[in-house]
Amino acid sequence: MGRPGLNRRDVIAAAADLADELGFDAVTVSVLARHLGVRSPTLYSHISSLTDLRTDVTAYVLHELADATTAAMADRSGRDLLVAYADATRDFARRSPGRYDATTRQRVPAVAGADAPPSLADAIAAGRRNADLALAVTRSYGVAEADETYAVRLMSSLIHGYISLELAGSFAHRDPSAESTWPNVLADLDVALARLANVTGQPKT
Amino acid sequence: MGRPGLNRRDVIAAAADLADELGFDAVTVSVLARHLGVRSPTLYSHISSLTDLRTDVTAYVLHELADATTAAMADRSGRDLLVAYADATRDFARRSPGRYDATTRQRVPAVAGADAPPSLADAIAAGRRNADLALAVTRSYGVAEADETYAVRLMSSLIHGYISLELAGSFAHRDPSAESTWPNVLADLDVALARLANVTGQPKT
DNA sequence: CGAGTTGCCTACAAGATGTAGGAAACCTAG
DNA sequence: CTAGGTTTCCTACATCTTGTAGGCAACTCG
Repeated sequence: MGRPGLNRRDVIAAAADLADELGFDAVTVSVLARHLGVRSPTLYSHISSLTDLRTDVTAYVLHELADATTAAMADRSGRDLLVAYADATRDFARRSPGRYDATTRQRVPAVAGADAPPSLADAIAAGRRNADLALAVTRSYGVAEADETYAVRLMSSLIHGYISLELAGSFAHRDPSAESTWPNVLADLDVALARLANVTGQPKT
Repeated sequence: MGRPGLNRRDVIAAAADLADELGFDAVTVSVLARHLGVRSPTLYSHISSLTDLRTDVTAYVLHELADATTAAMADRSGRDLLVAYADATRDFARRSPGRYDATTRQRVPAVAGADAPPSLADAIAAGRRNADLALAVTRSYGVAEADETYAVRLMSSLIHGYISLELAGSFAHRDPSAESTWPNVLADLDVALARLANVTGQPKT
């Protein structure tokens, strides 16, 4: 069935690796082609444009993140679940900063337009997977349905904000280390979620 | 003293406006030149490179943000100070999303290397101004010196995270609106800071 | 072994950053 | 009013980028 060689998935995976190595902005057709040992036009057999490539990477990486977080969250609940979720997210970001950047730097709307490329639809689906994982954490705390959205926003904002500033280097060059204040973040988040659950809902387990 | 025309400040201010209009990534030499009605090489009399231009914009915008926040914080303390600080930051980001992006997308180390361009030194100084404003909020709460760094990180992470996700559209298409959950964020942040102040320090006012 | 499919290539158009060198406009001195 | 110096802006160019067009070569399947 034709000549073997690169396929679409190889190209996207290589692009994700390139993002970690040189930064998400460095993911360009020409740089990626050089890394793969082919000429630039070759890649256009597998992707449709640079914009599309980046959206592909975002979708691919969002799925990787959801996989990692899902694995870490297995068989946990309450505070353990929160810590597993948050640690898995932060570990992913620190191990793969370029991949993590891809999850935030690429605009992913909640709903795709009619003429949206398949890569965007996939990114949206992958984004939903991650959102559902965050929801699972707040559900485990027993946050009432009316407060769920806020609880997810609070948790996501704090975790993403901390990771984002840590990766940007904002916490370097000042004691204590970013590593050692992270447990405090989790503790405060635990308190806030528990409070939210007690205000309007009934605590679970 | 020579022919009048654009100066460095004009160019940087126009670049900041362009970032708000088209996004920080769209701030390029050629696009900026077209907007200013000159040819691309002209701009190289005022800036030294695209990278430098972007660092210039970051420094310029960080100063604008510090100015806005400082004005909003005048004659306030405690919870009022927190709300003024957080609202001013979020208002700035919503009114000028491209400018806000510039403050985060451009890597600004805490200390400049020996061969750092002047634009980077200025960005570092401007970054320090903003950090000092955050510190003023936690001081007003009476957070003990040992917990100051954590308090600033908690506050900055949550505020930046919320703004960042809101601007990315992560809070759209789901009720309640990003606008209406913001006060809850401020309330939870107030609780967390007050708790921090009571644990090891003495409350102020 | 033949045919179809597929991947990669060269060649090219359009536009980006950045450099070199020169022309035009302005301010200040005389 | 004129001459000199300064500064801005320009054209021309080298190099690299994205993206398109068309063709060649390699592999699979019948």
